[in-house]
Amino acid sequence: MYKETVYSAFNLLMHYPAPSGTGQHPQSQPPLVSGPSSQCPSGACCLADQHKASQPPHSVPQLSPLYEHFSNPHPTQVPADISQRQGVHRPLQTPELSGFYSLTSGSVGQLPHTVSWFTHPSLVLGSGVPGHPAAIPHPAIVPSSGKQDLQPYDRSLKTQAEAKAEKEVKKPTIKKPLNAFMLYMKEMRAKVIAECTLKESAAINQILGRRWHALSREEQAKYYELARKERQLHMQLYPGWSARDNYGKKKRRSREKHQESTSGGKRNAFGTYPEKAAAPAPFLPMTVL
DNA sequence: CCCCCTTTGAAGCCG
DNA sequence: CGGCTTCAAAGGGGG
Repeated sequence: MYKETVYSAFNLLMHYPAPSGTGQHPQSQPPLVSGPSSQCPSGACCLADQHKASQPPHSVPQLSPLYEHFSNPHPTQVPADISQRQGVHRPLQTPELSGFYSLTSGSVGQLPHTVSWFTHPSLVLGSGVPGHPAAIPHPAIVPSSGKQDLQPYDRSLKTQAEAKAEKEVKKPTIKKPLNAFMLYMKEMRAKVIAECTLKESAAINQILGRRWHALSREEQAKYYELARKERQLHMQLYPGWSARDNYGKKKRRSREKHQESTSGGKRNAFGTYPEKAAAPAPFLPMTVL
């Protein structure tokens, strides 16, 4: 079943231009299967994709429901004590962030996002903080009991390790800020699902990957800019946080598999553009700004 | 229950 | 410094 959907997704992908330059993962592509897709018999996805590709990619108009869910309509509605609740510093109102906060209804280029520390999609506070029953969940913090973390402990077999586990559970995990592509995925996922009637994320992500490559530099630049602000916001929210905090918490993938899908010099330095997206007005790293 | 899959990009790790 | 690895999201599939 999974393969079938991937295959059908692949059929859709065949209507898309291959990513320019690196980033191709030949072995990750399922074998070409001919015939109509059971998931998208009408070829709506393909048509939609072609339509999209033939048009100036523009107006990423809609937030995904999920993103919208996190969106804060007005920055001033952010509770002043949220940082206290979470033991973090309130973000500074730097000129950069001031501009950022002003993006509530508009735009980093038409993008309706508000990626604020309140709305930050990677900030998910699992439950209210004691003493703040009405605490608004903060989207970057999750209880470390997520699937990537520890097993729920068993009271009947409470060992030292489990006690430790319990401790860990109570300690929220601050997630990585989303990169440009992740932001793009979040926004476009629902649209692709609607068009293609696919639901499996692996297949959807393949389509989104192709669409990403089909975007114009300007279009991608919006997301790079958003991502840059996300990172900056994250840095200000969690000054001491490092990605290493979450390093090694997930089970490792098989090395072979991973190398198949990640090899190939497509790395991108902080604040720079990879490949095709390398050109638009440079968004200098915040350390430079 | 929880990992796998799949994508790109950022960042950590290691030789 | 360069190459490799991990983790961000998502949700169906499968062990």
